[in-house]
Amino acid sequence: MKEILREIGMIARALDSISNIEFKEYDLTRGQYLYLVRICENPGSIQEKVAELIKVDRTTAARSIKKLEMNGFIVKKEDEHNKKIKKLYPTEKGKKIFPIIKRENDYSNAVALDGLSEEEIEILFDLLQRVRRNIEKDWEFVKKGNKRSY
Amino acid sequence: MKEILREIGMIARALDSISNIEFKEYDLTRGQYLYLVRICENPGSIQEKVAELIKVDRTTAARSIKKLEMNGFIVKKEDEHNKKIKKLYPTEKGKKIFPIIKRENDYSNAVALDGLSEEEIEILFDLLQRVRRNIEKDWEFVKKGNKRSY
DNA sequence: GTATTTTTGTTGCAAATACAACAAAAGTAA
DNA sequence: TTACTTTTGTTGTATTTGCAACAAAAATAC
Repeated sequence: MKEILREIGMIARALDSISNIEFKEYDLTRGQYLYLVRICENPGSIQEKVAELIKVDRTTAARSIKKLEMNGFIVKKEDEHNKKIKKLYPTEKGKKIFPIIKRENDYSNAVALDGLSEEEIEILFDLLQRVRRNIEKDWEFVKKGNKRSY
Repeated sequence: MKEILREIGMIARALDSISNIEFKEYDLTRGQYLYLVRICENPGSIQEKVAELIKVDRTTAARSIKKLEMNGFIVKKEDEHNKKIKKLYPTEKGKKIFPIIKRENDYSNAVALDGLSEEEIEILFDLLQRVRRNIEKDWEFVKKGNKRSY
């Protein structure tokens, strides 16, 4: 059994750790860059969807997003037709940080992919997307309280 | 720019979330399965090395391992020649849980790799190992307080 | 040898994380 | 319409996480 998931875990933790350290100087605390990027890329999303995009617990997302709002990186806007939801938008301050986050992420991407050919990168991306789609089904299933049988 | 790292982050969070939910019934709290697996596979390791294997902060590892010890899953043993280090070994209780963790991880692996051919799995594993080796250098660099320039 | 640096481990603290439980709006069924 | 279910959001609470700072042993430099 090839320990694919273990490699993925190591990579993800290492990267997240690096990003969190590097973004501290921009007053983004742990994890916040994840949410801010998604909100900048998908303005008008609701937090429930952002949590699904990132694969993080709803309540964790709620609190991170609340903090982003308190610190002026994003705003929550009421919806005309739906009183329940709050749409999320980056503020000017948020938009200004966005390219800094992108730059860091791009750099980490480049470091991670060092020594891989263009073709290998394509293949890796394709395979990872397929893995992600496979696993997100189970994630949603288990998160909803269902039990996997194996 | 292919968002490789984003896919990896999503997969890792989803998998970790699933595992944490599934291991609760065995009295393993969040993250503990990671440490227990490594200690079972590398008996006699010290916690500093376990942290490096997992790519997690030293102090986080210290506390998780302390808890594993308190709950009787592992023991810390003094070294003959080195008074500073404490070698880690699974107890009978720890050894008993190990195959349960492996079974879950193998199942998640299988779910994740559904639809991929044997050859694709080989390729993915190879590429991920290369990515991991690339990124762990930066992780260690940044963790030691150094600043990446980009 | 002594002095300095690195390794390994710990604890204090602040913050993030996530489960449980709740509430209210929206959607669906009857 | 009313009843039930799902969606979306919040808060209470317990736990994990990780940075800072410290201590002591070991390794290295001199």
